[in-house]
Amino acid sequence: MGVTIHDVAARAGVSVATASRALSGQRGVRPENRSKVLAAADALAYQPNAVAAALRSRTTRSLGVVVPRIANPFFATLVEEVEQRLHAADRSLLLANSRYDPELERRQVGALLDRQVDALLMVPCHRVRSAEVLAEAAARVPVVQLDLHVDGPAASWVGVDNAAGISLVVEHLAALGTRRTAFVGAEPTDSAAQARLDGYRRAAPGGADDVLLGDFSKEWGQRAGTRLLDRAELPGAIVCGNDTIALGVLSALAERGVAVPDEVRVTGFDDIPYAALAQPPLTTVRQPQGAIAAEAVRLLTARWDGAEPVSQRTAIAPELVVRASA
Amino acid sequence: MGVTIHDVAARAGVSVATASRALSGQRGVRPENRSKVLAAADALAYQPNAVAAALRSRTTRSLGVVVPRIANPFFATLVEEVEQRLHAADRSLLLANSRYDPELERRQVGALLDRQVDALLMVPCHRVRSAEVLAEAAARVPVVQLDLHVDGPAASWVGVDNAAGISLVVEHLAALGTRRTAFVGAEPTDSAAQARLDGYRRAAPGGADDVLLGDFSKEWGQRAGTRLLDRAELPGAIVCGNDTIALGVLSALAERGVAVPDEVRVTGFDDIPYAALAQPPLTTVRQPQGAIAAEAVRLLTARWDGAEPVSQRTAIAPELVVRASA
DNA sequence: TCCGCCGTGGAAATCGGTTTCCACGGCGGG
DNA sequence: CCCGCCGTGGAAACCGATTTCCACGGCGGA
Repeated sequence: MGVTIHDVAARAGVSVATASRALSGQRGVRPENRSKVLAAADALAYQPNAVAAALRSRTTRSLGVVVPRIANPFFATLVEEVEQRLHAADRSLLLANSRYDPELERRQVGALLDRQVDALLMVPCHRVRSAEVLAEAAARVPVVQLDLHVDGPAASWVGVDNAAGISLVVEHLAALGTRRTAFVGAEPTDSAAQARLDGYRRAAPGGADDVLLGDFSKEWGQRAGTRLLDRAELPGAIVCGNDTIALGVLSALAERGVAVPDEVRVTGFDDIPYAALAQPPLTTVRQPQGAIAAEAVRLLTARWDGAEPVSQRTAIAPELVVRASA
Repeated sequence: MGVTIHDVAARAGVSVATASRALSGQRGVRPENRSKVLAAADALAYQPNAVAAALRSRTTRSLGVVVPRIANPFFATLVEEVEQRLHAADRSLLLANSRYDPELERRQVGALLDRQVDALLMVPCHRVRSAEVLAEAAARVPVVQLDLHVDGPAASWVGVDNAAGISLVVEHLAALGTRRTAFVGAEPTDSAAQARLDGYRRAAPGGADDVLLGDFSKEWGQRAGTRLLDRAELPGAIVCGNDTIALGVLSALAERGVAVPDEVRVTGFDDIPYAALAQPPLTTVRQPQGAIAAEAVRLLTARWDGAEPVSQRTAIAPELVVRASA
């Protein structure tokens, strides 16, 4: 609480400059003095004040992460993977939630920048309306977009190839002999919704007419599922924009006693932990969150180590996970 | 980037002291000067450096949160609720993950304290082994335990009355005419596992013999479910230690074609979002995460506002959510 | 032998705010 | 009329590190 580097230096019989150099492992300190400083720090139970270090060195060794919704297991897993790698690099993580509100997102980013984060990892919640704040932030610190990205080349991005993922699903369904498919997705206000919709329209065999758009929630999945059941003819498969929608669709189908996959096949996207527990277990597309987090952290680390700020987009190939639902 | 409070003061024609007072809304500044300062700050797009403010005022306006597993939707929701309330109070959240490892937890707490967090919100991952680091932290900053707590009165705690929750379940099952019940829980290394087990043993009508203990994972739920199926006689109901276990049990039952709730009833605990989507929808005990987060933040806010550090335990009453599985 | 370089370490400036301390002027009360 | 208090605002100390700048001594080369 009260023990500063001055106390350590005094006890070791050296100047604060030498103590600082010894504690931060810099060269230019005789081994004898170095060990005296370390011994003194140990004896006094010295705990460095990271705030003071941050002020002078203009580096907080902390990083801001902004996600639309922490409680979404997909983002939570992503945050966990990022946190693990940051902790290993002795950096801290400031977490903020945008609740899919660009205005709140702007305030959150502002608060993080005031706190002098060394970099920003951001899942921009809106394809268009997040662009401005993202560009402002990128002018001040390194920024990497995760999972979603804004239109235009504002900052680097690391995510999954959404269109390719949907293609995997559509091809798998075709190989099973599925005739007509429907797509239940989200309005393309974010880039993933857009890419998955585009991917479906390109890959589906002329079936681009049977498309229902809402949001990425289980409630929407339930409503959309009910709506499809009320039609004259059930499609052979329902391709969902993510797992949460798919779980909603499944629960609507179960309520009406429709057998999956016998009467209709259902697929998801993301492979959240609960996809495997659904009845029947959900066929879906796995997003390699570990790889995404690793690449994002790698990009930032490179920037800190002096690499020039190139803006690049890295799309990681997703993987089809075949389970009982299709 | 480069504009400091000195620039603002110079442009407004006042001293930095006056500028500081005006910007932080203190009294003792003539309205005329106050508006001159605010205008200057606006014109220069002044962005205060929170690190500098933190150093002098010995207050970072940030708070550390340590949870065992961010990706667990229960903790993720808790973190989200806390974050929302902190953001409203213009405070930031430093997030750390202990991965149920007391040693990692210790390092995480140390890193947060070095960063001078104003308080710590912690879900101690071990009933016994988390006690020491918790006490050390509590000696430096206000600490509130969330959801779980260590043995002994190290720090305040806010959570749910686990034993009462299990009682609700057992009574509900009894009212349905369930004869024999089994309990699938977790080894009591954390306080919730302990309290739920104790609660079950007290509430169950002599059926304390049919108890299987593992961990709070879906894999354990699946294994335990299979094990129960291999017995001579199926119990009338399976009371699970949390929803994740219950979902695992449900998937094991579904695989063997056992009808829920007709052949066996199943209950969970927590009411995670996926409990309602299970087939059949899961009867469970809802933990009011919003209320827990609100109370924890309220406790800390009171401490910051000068209340004396009383150590108290607040158990919030949980609510039974009856769905189709029981 | 003398000069310059290098390794080491100390004094002090610095980061950018907040807070303390004090001076000044106006006003009310004795 | 004089004294003291209060509201206001400036100068400077301060928070606790890092980093710059410089001094000193030893050593190798000319």
